[in-house]
Amino acid sequence: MTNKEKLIEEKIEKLKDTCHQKGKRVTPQRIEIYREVAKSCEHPDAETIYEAVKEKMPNVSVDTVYRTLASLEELGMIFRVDNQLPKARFDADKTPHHHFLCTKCNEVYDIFLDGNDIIPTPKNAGTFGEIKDINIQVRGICKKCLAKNN
Amino acid sequence: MTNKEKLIEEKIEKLKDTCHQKGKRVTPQRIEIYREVAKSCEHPDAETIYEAVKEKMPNVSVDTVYRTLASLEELGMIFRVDNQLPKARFDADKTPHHHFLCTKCNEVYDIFLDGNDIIPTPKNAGTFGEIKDINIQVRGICKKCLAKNN
DNA sequence: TTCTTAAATAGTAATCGTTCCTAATAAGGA
DNA sequence: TCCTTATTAGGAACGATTACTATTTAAGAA
Repeated sequence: MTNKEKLIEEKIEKLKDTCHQKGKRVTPQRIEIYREVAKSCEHPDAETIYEAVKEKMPNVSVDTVYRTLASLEELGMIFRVDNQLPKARFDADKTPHHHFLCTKCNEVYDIFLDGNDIIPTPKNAGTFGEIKDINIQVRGICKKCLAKNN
Repeated sequence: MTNKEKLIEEKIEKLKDTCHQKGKRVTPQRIEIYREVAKSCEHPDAETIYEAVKEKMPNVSVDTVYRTLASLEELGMIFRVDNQLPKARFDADKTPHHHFLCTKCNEVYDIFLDGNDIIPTPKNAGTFGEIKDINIQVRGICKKCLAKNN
């Protein structure tokens, strides 16, 4: 078992704990759908997750995928990546980080900030209400797309 | 004519110039749809704009609103506000600013940063490609909603 | 001004991501 | 093991947006 696989199994254990704590049932669908999000580095959309889960569970329904993604979000296990596209995209990495969105190919890259590159909360942001989270999106053309356009 | 109205008329002149420059026609629909976005402080969605424009142009079609909003975006006159809701929302204020999104009522508040509160570009963001713009979203519960929940 | 032509529009149908509905299934406590 | 109720599969429905097509019209040329 690779290190990455080990990390995913740990995350699944965490999901089970969270389910137990919050009185949600641990179902194979929940596990597999979460596994797919946790496994992927590409911030997949619901359809991609559905296709992947169907490999293992051919009878899984689209509805279950959407419902489960919503409940995983409620459980705090995944979140939606902000974007302007019609499809919602998901991320199981709860480590604080931001995103680079390519406006050409719509790929999403993670931006992790090191200690001395911390994004300050805008001073006046607190005047609007109670802050839950801050999210930075950098939009642009990714290197892969820049290379193609030569 | 109030000061605000004057500013809107200036913006409309700018739109006309931009249309001429880019070989796009100046149509009454384009003007009115842009006027509605420019007039509003509430980052309206397409439906809201459609309803407002219909007051003056009863025959305007939904398709025209969507198509025009897309072309205004292409012309650089408006942009879409990132959000996780099913409806796209628009902003005609191109002054650099960020947003506070209330997760309860979905209202969008503008965050303008003063000189000594500048958000630095994440150091490693440039490693992903060519940056077009940086966008900060603060999510939380706005004061109005906090007041209601007593 | 009138003519010409392609861009833009109105009205409507279609699309697509997502959610709802309902009967059947199964997780987890007694 | 049985019971209760959350969860599921399958399919229908929904809502935001886009596509289609005949018609109109902006704007440059004559």
